[in-house]
Amino acid sequence: MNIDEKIALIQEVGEEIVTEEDLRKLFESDEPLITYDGFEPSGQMHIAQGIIRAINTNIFIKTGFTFRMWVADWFAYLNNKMGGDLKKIQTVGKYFIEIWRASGMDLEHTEFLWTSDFIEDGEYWKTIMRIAKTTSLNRILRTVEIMGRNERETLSAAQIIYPCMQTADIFYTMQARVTQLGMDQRKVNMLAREIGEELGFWKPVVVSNHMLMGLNAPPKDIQDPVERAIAMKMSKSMPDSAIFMTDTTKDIERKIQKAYCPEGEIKHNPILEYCKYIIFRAHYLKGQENILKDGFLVKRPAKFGGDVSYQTYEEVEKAFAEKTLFPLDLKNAVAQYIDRLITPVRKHFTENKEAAQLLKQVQSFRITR
RNA sequence: CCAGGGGUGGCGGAGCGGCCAAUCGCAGCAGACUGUAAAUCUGCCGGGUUUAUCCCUACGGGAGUUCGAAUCUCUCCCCCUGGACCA
Repeated sequence: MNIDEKIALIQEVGEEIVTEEDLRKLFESDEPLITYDGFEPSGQMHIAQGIIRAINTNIFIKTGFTFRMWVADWFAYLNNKMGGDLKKIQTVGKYFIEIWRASGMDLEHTEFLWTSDFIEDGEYWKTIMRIAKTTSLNRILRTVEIMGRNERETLSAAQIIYPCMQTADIFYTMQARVTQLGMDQRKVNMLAREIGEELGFWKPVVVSNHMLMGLNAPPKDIQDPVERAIAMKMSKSMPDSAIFMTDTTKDIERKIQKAYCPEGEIKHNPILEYCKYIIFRAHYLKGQENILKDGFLVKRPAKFGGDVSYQTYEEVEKAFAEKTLFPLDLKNAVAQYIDRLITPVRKHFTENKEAAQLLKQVQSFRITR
């Protein structure tokens, strides 16, 4: 695979790449190809965190990267997830890893690292403090959206430490030359680009992936594009806006059935989004290589035109825009494909005893925002 | 620590001694309308039930005043704004 092909693949991951030139230089250099994503273990895992993460991870690995997954247990603690109970958070962390294991993520080239293994590392804290010293308080305050918070709500002092830690991770714990997180995390990554070299590190390439929409109707009253995307994203605090990795077939059908999906509307349409970002990229998952071997199949009653299949996402989108593909028919197909992608996960959590035990524990925890 | 302002149902936010299980908005649920959803309209929306002018639990915690308190008093806790202290 040559560099152009690698970049093309990474373009499939990144809704935004800052910058492509830097990425090319990285491929040309002998710097270690390490990228990372971090996650706060909290509550259940939805398909944006599960399937999309696995797909993007696998794509990066294809281009020669090692993917580091930062199990950010102490971050979840700072951000008061799971009631601030570190034990529970760690249980959820293990549970998350089990989900990815079952979902087709390439674990051979993925490393899971836990914040708790670094929390007593003095060098880590030195890095955090150096970052804190180089950055103004207001600059940190502007990054609070990375924690799913806004500047209006009352923050704890811990939430000042958090972004500094996250920046330190890029350079110290993860050693990441590329950061591969969601669009909602871009502000910290940009901060890292700004101060990295000044602190004697490097300027990481920021590959930000698209935030998958929730199933509900999008809000009409938010102008700012980033705020809007965050408001629209799949959210655990609204369980019916998200499909979880362990949902039953019935749950999936019900949620998709009630999802927002105006006929002919290709913008801000969650069902189409799931086609584009999940189903048409699912072949990157281990065990799902042949998912669209016969195209994307939509079954429908004869009186509505009978079964059809589409080879590319563009064909689906075009048919939908022209209203030759009706929302309900699309929904049924999407539900079926997503169910298929989740089946191995469900299976893992029923057949594997330890995994089943983890699931049971996680379900017993009360979720706090 | 001081001064002032607050803490009400999932959220926002009224009420300020009885007519308060608590106006209203959002969210949620159900139905009508659509071959999906949304929008719109209707009903429900603390819990229970024999669905009722019934019971229980509730307005940050506790104690009290009163025939009666979300509403008054005391006390404790927490939050916000400002100040004082450290300097």
